[in-house]
Amino acid sequence: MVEKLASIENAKTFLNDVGINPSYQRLRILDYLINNLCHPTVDMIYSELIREIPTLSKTTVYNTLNLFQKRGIILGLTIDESEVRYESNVVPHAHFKCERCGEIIDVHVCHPILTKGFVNNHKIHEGHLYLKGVCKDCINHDSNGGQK
Amino acid sequence: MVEKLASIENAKTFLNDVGINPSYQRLRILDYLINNLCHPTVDMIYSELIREIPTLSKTTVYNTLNLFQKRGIILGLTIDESEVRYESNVVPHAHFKCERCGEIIDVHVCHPILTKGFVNNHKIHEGHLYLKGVCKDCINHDSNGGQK
DNA sequence: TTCTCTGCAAACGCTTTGCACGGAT
DNA sequence: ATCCGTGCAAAGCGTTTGCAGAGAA
Repeated sequence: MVEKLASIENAKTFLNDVGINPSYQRLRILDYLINNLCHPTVDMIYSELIREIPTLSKTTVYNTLNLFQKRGIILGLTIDESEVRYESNVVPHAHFKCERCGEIIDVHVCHPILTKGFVNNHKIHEGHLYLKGVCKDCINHDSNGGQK
Repeated sequence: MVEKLASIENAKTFLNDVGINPSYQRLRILDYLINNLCHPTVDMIYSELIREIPTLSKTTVYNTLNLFQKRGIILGLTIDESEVRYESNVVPHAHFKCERCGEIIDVHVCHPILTKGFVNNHKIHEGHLYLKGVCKDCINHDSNGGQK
């Protein structure tokens, strides 16, 4: 409980710093993103928060995520064309999606191209490295004959 | 004209090789992709081809692109969440999208991570490196005060 | 009061699905 | 006759828009 309140306070400071009015819904959505690094979809965020905020509208989730993204405090990932996923970690890193279990995992690769600079005289503002394959857990399950 | 026929023949051989029945529509769509390396959207392909194939349906374009993609002879790019772009060049390379003019440009970066292998014990099947920024042409226009 | 945020309902646009027709074997 | 591809129309679905009410300053 104490941790939760502290977490919300943390989100509040965060929003104040970037000049976004820290409404209750915005705070809760940002807080959710900070504490759930699983790269949730709009639907995941909405489904979780509606349990504690019964009046929450999906429109608000959309509006809020778009606002956060525009201000650069969260990132939208399109590693899969059928869904956008969000994360509050804006430090450049790569993403891996397991084709078996669907999980998206952060991968820290050091490559200068992911940061700002020039490539072939084009100015780079942002870079996304998306990897797809089979995660180590799914590989292990396979080698155990599908056992846990 | 001679070149065009040769190009279609080329596409035909291509489809036969991967075991796809080379119908007229499929041939024309593949041929379009091979000869237009601008990473077109579904709509671009449809709008261009409808001029020469008046009965063409957008459903057929969707079906065909999905079929090609499933068979691995084309790639779908989601560098921009609002549209899928297609290309027939399946050799691993990066993509740069200019936020100013919208153009998508191939970038050849040599990085082992873009090819198959292992990262943090996760098996990689495919990788996409998407870069966004301002292309060199748009930078030049800027420094000319917007002149051509 | 004034301004902003929220949330419902409707609109929107892209993509897929269902199905019947037609051409090829 | 059978199979497969095409294309129309409709459905589906995620997202955005319009707008009125609520809440904060």
